[in-house]
Amino acid sequence: MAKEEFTKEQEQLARFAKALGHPVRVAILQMLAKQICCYHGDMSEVLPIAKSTLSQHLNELKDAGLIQGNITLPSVKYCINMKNWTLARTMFETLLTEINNEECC
Amino acid sequence: MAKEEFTKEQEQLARFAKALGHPVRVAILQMLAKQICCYHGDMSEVLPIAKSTLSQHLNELKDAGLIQGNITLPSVKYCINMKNWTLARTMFETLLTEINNEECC
DNA sequence: AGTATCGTTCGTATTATTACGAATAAAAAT
DNA sequence: ATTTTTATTCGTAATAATACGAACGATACT
Repeated sequence: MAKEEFTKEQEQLARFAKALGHPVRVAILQMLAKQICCYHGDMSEVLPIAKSTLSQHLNELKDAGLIQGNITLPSVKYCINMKNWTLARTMFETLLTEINNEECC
Repeated sequence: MAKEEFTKEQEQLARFAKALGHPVRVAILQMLAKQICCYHGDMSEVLPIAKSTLSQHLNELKDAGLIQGNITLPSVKYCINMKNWTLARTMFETLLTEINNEECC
């Protein structure tokens, strides 16, 4: 059996995808992308989870590089990280459009 | 605190994303999309995981609707599920392009 | 100083994911 | 009929993800 490791691109795409892999995080990103709101408190009022759980999800999105946060007292403001958002768009598009249309199965 | 549940679209997108959320599954989908190979055995020779683990990952992709499999003895042949693949492309594109470009944070 | 507000971190419980090898199943080849 | 090939399922272990409330820290308000 062979065993080549994964490419950086595969790892990066999987990382982005994993961050998108929960409904609450999809909802957060939709809100931020549409800029309906940016504040933790506002999101907390809309989403069906505890504040502490929201913090966790926001952290995962931040760790994946998809969002960034700033303290704007008395609240905390989040927004999309444009650079990585664009990168993610490109990478998903690349995977999902590079498809051979011939029937196989 | 409010508590609306998630939409079907958010659930569906998260499900697709979760399926893409592991490097080995990204690698599998790339192979299938490019049709470099479709057979379990061939993938097994390239990927750095045990055959049983590969089966698990293939099952997750199948459950998420992104691939389909057929027995073509003596092997098993997998390929992209075009309908859902296209749906996934549309959904990711929708999320990732519906973005307000104004600076926020 | 004391109190309220806002988020994060901590501690913890539950469930899900990932991985492997052994055992199994199903058909083909000998 | 036995063996080989191919892939899945089973059993199991280790780790990660998800969720909550309590405790904490930082700032603003009284």
